[in-house]
Amino acid sequence: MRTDIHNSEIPVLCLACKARHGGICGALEPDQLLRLGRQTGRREVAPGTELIAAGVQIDGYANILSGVVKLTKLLPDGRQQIVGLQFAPDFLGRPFAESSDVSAEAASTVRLCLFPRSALEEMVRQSPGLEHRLHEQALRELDDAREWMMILGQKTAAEKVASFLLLLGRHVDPYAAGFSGTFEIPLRRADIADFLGLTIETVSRQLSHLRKAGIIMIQKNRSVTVCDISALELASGA
Amino acid sequence: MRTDIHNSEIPVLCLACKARHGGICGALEPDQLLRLGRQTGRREVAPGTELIAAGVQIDGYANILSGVVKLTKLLPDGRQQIVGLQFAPDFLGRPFAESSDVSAEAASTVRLCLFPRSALEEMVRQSPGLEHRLHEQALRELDDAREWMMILGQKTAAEKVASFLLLLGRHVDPYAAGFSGTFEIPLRRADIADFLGLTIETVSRQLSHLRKAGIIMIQKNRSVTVCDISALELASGA
DNA sequence: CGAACCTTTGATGGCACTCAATACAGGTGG
DNA sequence: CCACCTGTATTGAGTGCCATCAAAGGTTCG
Repeated sequence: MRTDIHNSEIPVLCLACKARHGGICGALEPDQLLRLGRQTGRREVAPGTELIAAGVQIDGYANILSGVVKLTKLLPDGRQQIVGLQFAPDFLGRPFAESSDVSAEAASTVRLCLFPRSALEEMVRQSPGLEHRLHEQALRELDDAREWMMILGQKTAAEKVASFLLLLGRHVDPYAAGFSGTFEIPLRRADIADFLGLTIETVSRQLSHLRKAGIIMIQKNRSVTVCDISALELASGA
Repeated sequence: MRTDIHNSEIPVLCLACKARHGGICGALEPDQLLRLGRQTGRREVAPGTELIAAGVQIDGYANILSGVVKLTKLLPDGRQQIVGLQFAPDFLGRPFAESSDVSAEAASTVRLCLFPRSALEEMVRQSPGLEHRLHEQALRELDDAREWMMILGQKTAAEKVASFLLLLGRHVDPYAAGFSGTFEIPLRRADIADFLGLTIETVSRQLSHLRKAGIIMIQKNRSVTVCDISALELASGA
């Protein structure tokens, strides 16, 4: 448990930051945080804003303070696949490469803490703990990506949609007590379709099936309540 | 470029090791390598040997010296997805976790350099360069996994098989001059199917299509020659 | 209230899966 | 060396799931 006795040395903006403890900044000492703080900038962007373009020179990174970011890959003919979702306090960007091969786009309103590439590289050189945090996140993302490969490659449309809801539900409130079972889906149907390798019509149909079966309730297209979580798990095929 | 003046201090087995420079051991100083060398053991395993079991306590890691390892995930009803392929000199194992959520199996005859979990953890604490190498590999695997998510989610059977051949061809001889275009597929049809989210029949049909179109030639089921690489790229959809 | 966007629902068709049979390769023992 | 056998791959016929095409219903803005 950090005591933060020297709070006066920590940038004001960092004091209440979600990335401050859960994110990568938790690996930094107060004086490093202070120096990094001088180079950071906060920004709030609207849904749909492109945050990282695939194949373009990387000049900076960011921490996600709130909102949801989708990582996408695009085929020449326009087909799209969502290959990752990131939430606060995740680190956003591809370290140690000239460019990313995925694009990043704000799925909801997103607040970011931006910092230049050189700042990250300097911090990594000075603080092995920082690279360890980045490494841990990369390994978590790798675990997630492989879980999704299983879903994409083997599961039926019904199982995919059920798995997606479970995935989201878990992320919203990971094993917390008093979980109401209600949460907002931070994606449109088109995004869910791109995420699961389905069409929007199929996604809609499967959600309707789950609703008619009494397993979930849907309010205003975005808000979902899971009524029967064990039935949902059964439907997810895992 | 390493000069290796003090070769006498380096374990004999490491001198000609593929993982020695390309793999993680390249980040170690001679004295660290010497200490690690005392705790390592070499092993050669037959195709089909399980190297890592999902959900089981991790007690050691390994470097792949030769051969191909497939990483798999299994659904309760038996459906299987291959979520990664690893080649020499890759590091094998999931650092910083109690257990892996993927299984690893030798796809071909595989030679390994094994070392206990404690040895890796000690080395990581002592040598930040080692964690950096592990981090780089994790990021590469993440890039690969996301590329496969695109293939699994969006591509047709024909595109999947063409993409798979390109992937293998690139890995066998990455942009080397004098690439003959012939290589061995280190997987059975069943593995290719599990990798691409198809059935063995569909894989076989698509390979036959490519063969009849004059784009590839197949010898003895395992050896493939790419006759028209641009046609193959076209067929891969990317 | 109206317009743009998003979502749902229905009808139809195609791609890949399933089931089934045949062909082939590698290894073993007669 | 050949017969046999097991595991593996190919090819064919039929079915089903999901994509496509089309239209109507909701939601969220200005």
